[in-house]
Amino acid sequence: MTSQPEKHRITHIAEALQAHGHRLTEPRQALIEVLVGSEQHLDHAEILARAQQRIPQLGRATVYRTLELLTGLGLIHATYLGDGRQRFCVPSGGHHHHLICNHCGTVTDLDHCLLDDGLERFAQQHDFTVESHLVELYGICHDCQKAA
Amino acid sequence: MTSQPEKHRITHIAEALQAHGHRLTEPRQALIEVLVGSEQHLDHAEILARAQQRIPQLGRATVYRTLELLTGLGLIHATYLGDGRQRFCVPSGGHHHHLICNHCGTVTDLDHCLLDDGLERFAQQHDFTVESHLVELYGICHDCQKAA
DNA sequence: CTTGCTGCAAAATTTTTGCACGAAT
DNA sequence: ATTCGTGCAAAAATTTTGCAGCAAG
Repeated sequence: MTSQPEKHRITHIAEALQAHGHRLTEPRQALIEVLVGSEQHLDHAEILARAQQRIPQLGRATVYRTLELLTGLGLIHATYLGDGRQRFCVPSGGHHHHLICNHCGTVTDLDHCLLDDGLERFAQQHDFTVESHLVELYGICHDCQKAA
Repeated sequence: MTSQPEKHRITHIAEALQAHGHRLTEPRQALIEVLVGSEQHLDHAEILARAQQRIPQLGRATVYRTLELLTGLGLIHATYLGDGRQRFCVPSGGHHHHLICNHCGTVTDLDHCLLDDGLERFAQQHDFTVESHLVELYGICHDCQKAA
């Protein structure tokens, strides 16, 4: 029941936005807050709905435009959790890795990165600078294995 | 100038389809052939267009339905190459890993899996059976680094 | 002030659905 | 024979666009 740590990250993303020459507006603030404040991975519609709780007249188009902007700057990441729907999250802590159950659809977040070590070495071999990465593991979760 | 190896894989996917109790129809055959026969990662529209070269009257809906079916069975995989568009590929050889340049958009396929070793061990710790996985590395490619 | 950003509403695009016919098993 | 799968066309849902007014820097 606090918004202390969120405030901090809001500032972080917001500042990065401005650092790139973009304006920090009310709608953008709201959208960033929604993203930071959620433990879930939200899609366009969910993000819009939540942001409209603060700014009722906020338009769909703004959500699309802002999400594209933030994604392009690498300030947020898109993820794909098996339902073909694009979702977004703040890459805070660096864990945008998921275990996705093909059976029940449950998504478990991983706080440990499976690649970290091999990544840099690998990228250098390929002369490729990795700015971000996406790892999704699809399979059968603990509970569904028992159930079957 | 050969279709020998492709024929083999077509059979593989087709058989798996039937093994799951689904019918092997003309449209499905065509779609599988398109997927297997392409080195690219195609989206719905591209797959439709190519399949229609063989079956002109093939409908959009069938493409959506078949792609969903094959994906659900794990016979093909969805990938996300940075443009927010869902694409599909046959997981033959097991390399559905990509280097995606954030600057020019070029996609480079990796034939070596970055996870392989750690994967099984890791999954066991989490009591999760990995059926497939997706790894995408976003960054700046060789050429764009020079250009910049 | 000057631009960039926004909301609105329309347009374009994409995806889903219902249904009668045809085909695979 | 029986279902399952298909094409068609309409409907629904999603995403994009144009533009006048507002606001951030």
